[in-house]
Amino acid sequence: MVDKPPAGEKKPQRLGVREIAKRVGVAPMTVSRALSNPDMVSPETRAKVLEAIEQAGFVPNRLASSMRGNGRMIGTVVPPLINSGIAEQVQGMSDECHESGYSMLLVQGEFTQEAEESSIRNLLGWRPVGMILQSFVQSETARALLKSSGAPVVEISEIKGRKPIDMVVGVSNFETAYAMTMHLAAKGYKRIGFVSTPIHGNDRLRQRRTGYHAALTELGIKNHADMEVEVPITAQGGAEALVTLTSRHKDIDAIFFSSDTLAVGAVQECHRRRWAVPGRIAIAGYGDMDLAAQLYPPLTTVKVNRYEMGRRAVRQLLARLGGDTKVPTITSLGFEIVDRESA
Amino acid sequence: MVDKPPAGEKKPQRLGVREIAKRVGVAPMTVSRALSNPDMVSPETRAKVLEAIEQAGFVPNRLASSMRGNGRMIGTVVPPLINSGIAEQVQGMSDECHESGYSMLLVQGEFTQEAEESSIRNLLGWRPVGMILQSFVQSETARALLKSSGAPVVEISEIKGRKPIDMVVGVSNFETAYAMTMHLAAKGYKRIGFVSTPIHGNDRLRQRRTGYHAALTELGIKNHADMEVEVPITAQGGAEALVTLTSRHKDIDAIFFSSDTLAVGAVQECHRRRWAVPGRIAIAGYGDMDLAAQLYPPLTTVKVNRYEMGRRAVRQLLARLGGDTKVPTITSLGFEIVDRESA
DNA sequence: TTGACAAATTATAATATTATAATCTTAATA
DNA sequence: TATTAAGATTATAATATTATAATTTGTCAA
Repeated sequence: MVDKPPAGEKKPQRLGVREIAKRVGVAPMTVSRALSNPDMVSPETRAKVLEAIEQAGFVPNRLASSMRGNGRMIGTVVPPLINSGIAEQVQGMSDECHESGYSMLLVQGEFTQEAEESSIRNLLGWRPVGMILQSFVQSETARALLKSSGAPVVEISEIKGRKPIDMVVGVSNFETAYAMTMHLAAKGYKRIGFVSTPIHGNDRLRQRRTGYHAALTELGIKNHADMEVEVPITAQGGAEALVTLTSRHKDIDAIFFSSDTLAVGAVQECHRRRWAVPGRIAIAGYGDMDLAAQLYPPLTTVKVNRYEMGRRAVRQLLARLGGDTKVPTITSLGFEIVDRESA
Repeated sequence: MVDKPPAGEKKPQRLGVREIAKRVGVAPMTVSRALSNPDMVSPETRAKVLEAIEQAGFVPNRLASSMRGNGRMIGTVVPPLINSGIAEQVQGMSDECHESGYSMLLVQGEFTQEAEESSIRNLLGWRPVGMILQSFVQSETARALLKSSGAPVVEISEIKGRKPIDMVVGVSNFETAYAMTMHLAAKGYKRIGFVSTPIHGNDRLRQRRTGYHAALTELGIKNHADMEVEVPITAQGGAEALVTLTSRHKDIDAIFFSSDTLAVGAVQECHRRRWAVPGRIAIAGYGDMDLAAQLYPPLTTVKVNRYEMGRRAVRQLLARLGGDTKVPTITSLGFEIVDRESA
C-alpha cells in the first residue's frame, strides 16, 4: 500500500506500441504499421512515429509479435562446439539468420536420447518458426513433437539412409570416406587403418566407417576389425590411436582419421617418435580445419564446407517459410579430397 | 468461405492450457499450476492433468509465460566461434543454462559498433531476463538500451579498466600477459616479441599488450614497436608473424602469441625451416587449447578456464535474478602459466 | 452538392499464460 | 449445528502486438 501511487497519478506506462501511439497521438496499429508496413502509413505520420520511437528508445516486443504469428526465431540443437567442425556450421547459421532478421535459439551438448528430447521440447516451447537439428533425431517422441509442431525442420546430417523428418542438408559421408580410402589406396598404401570418435548414435560417423569398409571390400582387402579404433575427439585421442594401431600392426602404412583434430594429434605423436610422415606412416584427416594446410607436414584431408552447410540449412527453412513449395527435400553439398603431403 | 467450418462445429482448439483444462474438466489455471506449482494442486488432479498433457503432446508456450514475466531466456552476443576460445565459453554458458531450465538466444559475429548495436537491439526485442556480452559494449546507445531494459548484464571481459554496465566476469588480461612475459624473461630470453590478433576495439587484447609492455619496462627493456605484429587469428597468421618478426630482428629469441592458434601455426613454420623450438626461438601461446599439451614440442601457454567463465557468467545472472543482492560486481577467475617445452 | 472511391487511420479481437483475488470444499472446533 | 480455517479450485485481468474489419478523410466527377 505504501507503493501504490496516488489515485489520480497515471502509472508509468510501460514502453510499447501503445505508449508510443499515445505520445504521437495516433492508434497503436499505426505505430505497428509504421514499422512493419511503412507503405500503409502516410509519410508524415511515419516520420513522427519513427522519431518518437527513436526518442523513447523503444524496442518492439518480439514475444508479442511471435504470439500473433509473426515469429522470427529458429531453434537449433548442436553437439559440442569444441574440436569439431560444428563451430563453423553455427557461424554459418548465425550469419544467415542475422542477415534475414531471424534470431537463433541454441542448445548445445552431448545428447543422450532423453536429453535430446528434452532439449527439443524446450526449444519448441518458444514456438520457433523452424528447427535445425544435427544428425537424425533418434527419439520417436521427439520426432512426433517436431512433426506436430508444424514448423519446418532441417536435419544437417548424412543425406542417405533413414527417412528425414522433413528436409536434409549434408554430404554423403559414405562417399567422402569411400573416396578418401580409395585415394589412399591409389597412392600405394596397402594397410589402411581407420580411427573415429565414438560412433554410437551418430549417422555421419557410421556412414564414414561404412564407406571405408566398402572401399576396402572393393579393393579386395579383407577388413580386420582390429584395424579400427574409437577415441575421444581430442589431439590426445589421435595420438593414442596411432600408438594402438601401429603396435597392433607393424605393417600398417596409412591411417584415416575421421576428424582433423585426431589426425593433428597423431602427427605430433609421429614427431615425438621421429617417424617420418608419410615415410613411416601416412596420415589423413577429415574436415580441412584451418590448421590442416599449415601443419607440418600439410595434412591430406576431406574438405567439407561446414559454414556453407549452416547457411544452406537456414536458407532452406526460410525458403519454405516464404511459401516456396518446391524446396528440395535433400540437399547434398559437394566435398573435395585435399591431397597434401601427409599421405 | 469455403474453409469456414459449419456453424455448429467447434473449431479445432489449438493445444494450450485452455484445451488441456477442458479435456480434464478443470480451469486453465489449475493446469498451469500443475506444471509450475505442483504443491498448490491436489495430487489426484495433478496426475490427471499431467496425463492429459503427456497424452496430447502439449508443450507449454514459453512466449506467453515470458510475456507474463516468467521468462527464462538469456541473450548473448559472441565473437566468431572458430579458432578462439569462445566455443568453450559458449559451451559453458549453454550447459549452465540448460541445467537451470533457461534457453540461450545467441548472436555470433565479428562486430562493428553498429552491428553490435543492432544485435543487442534484436536480442532485447525478445525481452530476455538477462544478457551476457563479450568484451565491454562500445556503443553508447547500446549501453543505454541495455540499462533501460532492466535486465542484469554480465560482460565477460577484461576485469579492470572501464566501468562495467552491471557485472563482469573474467581475468586480468594485463596480469596474464605480464606474468607470461616475466616468465619468459626468467627463463633467460632477452628479446621477446609479441604477436596479437587485431587489437582495435578489444579490451582483452589491449590489456594483454599493455601487460607485455609493463613487464618489458620493469625488466628495463626498451620496448620497440617493431617487436609487435598483428595478424588474423589463423595458423597461417601465426606462421607469417614468425617470419616477419624473425626477419626484422635476427636476435629475437622468444615470441609470445596472444592465442594458441597463432602459436601452433608458428611452431609449424619452425618445423618447415628446421628451426629448433625453443633452441632457435621460443614460442609461447595463450589459451591452453586441447592441442597445446600434445603439440611437438608441447606449448608453453597461459591457461584460462573459458568453460568456467561461461558457466560463471550465467550463474551470476541467475543469482541476481533469484534476488541475491550481494552478487559480486566483478568476478576474477584465476589463471596459470603452463610451462612446457616450447619456451 | 452529392456520390463514389481510394487512402489513411482506428477499433476490435485474438494469440497463451499466470498473478491475484474471489469462491468453493472439507474438516475440525466450539 | 454453527463457525472458522485451511486447502483447492476458479474467475478475472493483464502482458504487447497485429490481422481484420470498420470508420474517417479527402478528392474527383457528375
